[in-house]
Amino acid sequence: MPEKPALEGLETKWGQSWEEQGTYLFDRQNATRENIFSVDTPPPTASGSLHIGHVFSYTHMDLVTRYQRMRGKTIFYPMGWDDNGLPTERRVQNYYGVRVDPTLPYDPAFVPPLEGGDNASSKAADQLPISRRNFIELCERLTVEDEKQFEDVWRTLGLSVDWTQSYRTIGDEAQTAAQRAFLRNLARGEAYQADAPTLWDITFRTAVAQAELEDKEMPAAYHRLAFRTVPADDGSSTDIHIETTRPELLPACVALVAHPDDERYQHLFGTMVTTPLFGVEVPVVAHHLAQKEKGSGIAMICTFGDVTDVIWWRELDLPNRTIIGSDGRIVADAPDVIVTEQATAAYAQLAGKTVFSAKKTVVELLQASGEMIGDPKPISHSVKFFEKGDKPLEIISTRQWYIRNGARDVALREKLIADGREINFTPDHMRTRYENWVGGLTGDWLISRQRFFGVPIPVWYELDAEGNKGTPIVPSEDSLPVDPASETAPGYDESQRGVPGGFAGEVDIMDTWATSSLTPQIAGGWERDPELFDLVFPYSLRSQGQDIIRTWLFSTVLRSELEHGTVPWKNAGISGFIVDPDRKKMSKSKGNVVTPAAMLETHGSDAVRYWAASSRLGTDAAFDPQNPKQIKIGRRLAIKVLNAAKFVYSFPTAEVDAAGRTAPLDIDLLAELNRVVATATKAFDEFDHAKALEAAEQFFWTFCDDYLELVKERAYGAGTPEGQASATATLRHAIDVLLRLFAPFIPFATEEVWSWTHDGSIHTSEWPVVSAAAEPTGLLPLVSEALISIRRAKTDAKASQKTEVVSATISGPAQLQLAIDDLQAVGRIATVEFVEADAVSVTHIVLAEQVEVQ
RNA sequence: GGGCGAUUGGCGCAGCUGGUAGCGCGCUUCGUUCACACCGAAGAGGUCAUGGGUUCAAGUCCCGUAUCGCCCA
Repeated sequence: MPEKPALEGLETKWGQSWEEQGTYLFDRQNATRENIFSVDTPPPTASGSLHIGHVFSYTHMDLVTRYQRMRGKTIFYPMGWDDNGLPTERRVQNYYGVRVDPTLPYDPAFVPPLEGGDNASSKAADQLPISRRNFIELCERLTVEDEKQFEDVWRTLGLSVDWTQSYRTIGDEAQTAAQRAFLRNLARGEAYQADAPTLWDITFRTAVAQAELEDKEMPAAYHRLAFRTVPADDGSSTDIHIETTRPELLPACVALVAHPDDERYQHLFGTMVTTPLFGVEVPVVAHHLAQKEKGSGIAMICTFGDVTDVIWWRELDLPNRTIIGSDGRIVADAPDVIVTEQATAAYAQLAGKTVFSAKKTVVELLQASGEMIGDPKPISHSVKFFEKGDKPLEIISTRQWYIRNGARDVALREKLIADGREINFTPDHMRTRYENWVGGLTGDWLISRQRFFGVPIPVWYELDAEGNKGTPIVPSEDSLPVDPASETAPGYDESQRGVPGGFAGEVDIMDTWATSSLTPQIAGGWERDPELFDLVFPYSLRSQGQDIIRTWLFSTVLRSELEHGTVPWKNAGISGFIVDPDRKKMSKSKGNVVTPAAMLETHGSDAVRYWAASSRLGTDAAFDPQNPKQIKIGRRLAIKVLNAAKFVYSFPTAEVDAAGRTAPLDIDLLAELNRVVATATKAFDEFDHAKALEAAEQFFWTFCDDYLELVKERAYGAGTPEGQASATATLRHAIDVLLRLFAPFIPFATEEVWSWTHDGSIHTSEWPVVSAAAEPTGLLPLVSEALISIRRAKTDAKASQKTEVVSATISGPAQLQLAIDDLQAVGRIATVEFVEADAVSVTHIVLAEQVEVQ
């Protein structure tokens, strides 16, 4: 036992010990379906940086896991890294100063131009074009390094993860699982390929899914354009004015639309009008989504200006005249309806231009032709962005892969809702977010991405005599993982690649979520280790932040439903997020982010864990880096635990069983503690770690401030040997219980203290059990009340608490007499007179200095 | 515009199935080194956002309003 115990260095000391002892290893030999507690952990984005919100949420899942371990459960607690996907590509581009050019050949001797660059604004022009394979190798190299750093932070934080169970979403096993699941989706008709209007990020040149959208308020302007009705028999025609924020899409106009009830346009429905500038005849149609009060109440439908255009196009069966290419520029070939000399000339001026400059040109042309009325009218409206992009999304027509998600399938949607109700959400209202998301889906899940670092979509295509792609060719499951871009399609020769009559490999990869939606399968050895999978799946717990309910939680439920027809987990614990002192979400751009590593270093892991633990699931936590109050309180608690335990363990004690604990106060203390154990146990069973902590903590301070002081003298041997034995045995029993109640929260301090008097780790010791017999008698609170009176008298007299008291009268219920000796000892009262009364009071206190206080 | 959540002493939070408010920090005063100065003791401080309703009784249940936050349009 150290002379002066301290928190410093405990993380390293015990981190090493746990690693050497294998304290947190999955004990497969003894695992059964009944005694297992399996945790599905979110793989953090390896290329990102860990922030305080991660610490918060990962601590939450560790708390309940540690509790379950002590309850005797066999713990399956793996950790993964999400390293595939766009964030990694971006980081690699900046770090090494490179970018992919898929046409370049692989260079085995390649050395990147930069190492450790962090130039966030690095332009494509400054980046060295390299082959896809070289790029992927750099991705691999950097993520491995990043993951090492992440693991260090998690180990320091004290996550009780079995590090032999870790996985990477770009790893072979993850790729195999993702491709296998995809192939099965394909075989069952749940995955399909379709030509469709697709949300497209022009910066990254990739399709984007609904779950990755973000609305942003952007300035725009209404441009009032004049369409002209097709001349009647008498040659008369009138102008129809529409307002649009996207005049550059005029060549892609396919119709005008107004609300069916709008009297102003009734007479026009079914007639034709001609577009300004391009002279294309388009119909006037009616649809309920047209807003009467917006602009002039009649709008132009283009392919495609926004998602409403897509709906109109689909529901009204309109032609497709897409003019924006995958690079965000106006395509060279005009839609075939643009035929007049004037029209083709106008279009020629737009071709190749960005949306921004095309808009400018169209406006100039319209102003010149007199078909634009007045000046543009500035407005602000919300525009869809890719969450990681900084240019508005365009909608272009492309061929993409989708997985059915219930958006167009009522039966599946209802099944997914039912799955959500089968999962026990904590807090319960987080289920609503899931249901809202499922109910609000507008299309199937787009999973193909036109990127490089990810799991390849495992198909090839037959090429017909003209070289057009035909039926997909799929690999057998035992050949996975495959890369169709470099491996030959089964049944073909590599020389047939790209040749008419031969085959073509799919070059698209899957969205990251298409892999991470399978974390239960990846970590659990699905189809790789069926015995293991059968043990761990469905998992006991999914723990995650509320921000990824629509992505990770939803997609995991979906994949599990499609593949296994069951929910992936029994419980879902959802953590809130971190807000700064002004109640604003913490974010990098605000510069109010503190790195977890620095925080752990400064305050100690137990202190930081305490902070996270004191917030319930689902509740946002305030955090002020300048004044981290909760962390300081946690640190204080951990230090107090060290000291209190040291004190208690310093008393020699023979092994005294319950029979030796004879003093009524001691028995009552343990009865009160018994109740605390019951509270904490129930709270943990309900995933309410904050309540468990509060119960233990509250009792612990009473234990230290009152009970410990009351029995100190007796423990030193001031009374009878029986009294002493009872006190020391009770102290030791109580601290043993308290330490275990605290173990999930402050694993380092409790392990340190435990090691002084116990063999084995506290974290694999048994969670305290509630004994049925003990019921508190109320003695302890009575004694505490009397103690406060005595202390108050001394405080009021400005005297030390150690001041001797010549005499005092203690009044109270008869029961109080049972502990009168302890009271007398702690108060240092020479002579006590006891008077039976309803209420507790201490009177006629005569202090040794002859100061009398009422 | 729709949904969800929050609103309790200066600050951060508890208050379960309704019975006249608790904790921690901070603050004030005092004490102290034989477990702990990253200490101890005592104390001050709240008409529980607001307007109605149910009830013998409402932070606690119901309806409305306001403010804040998040999600989705």
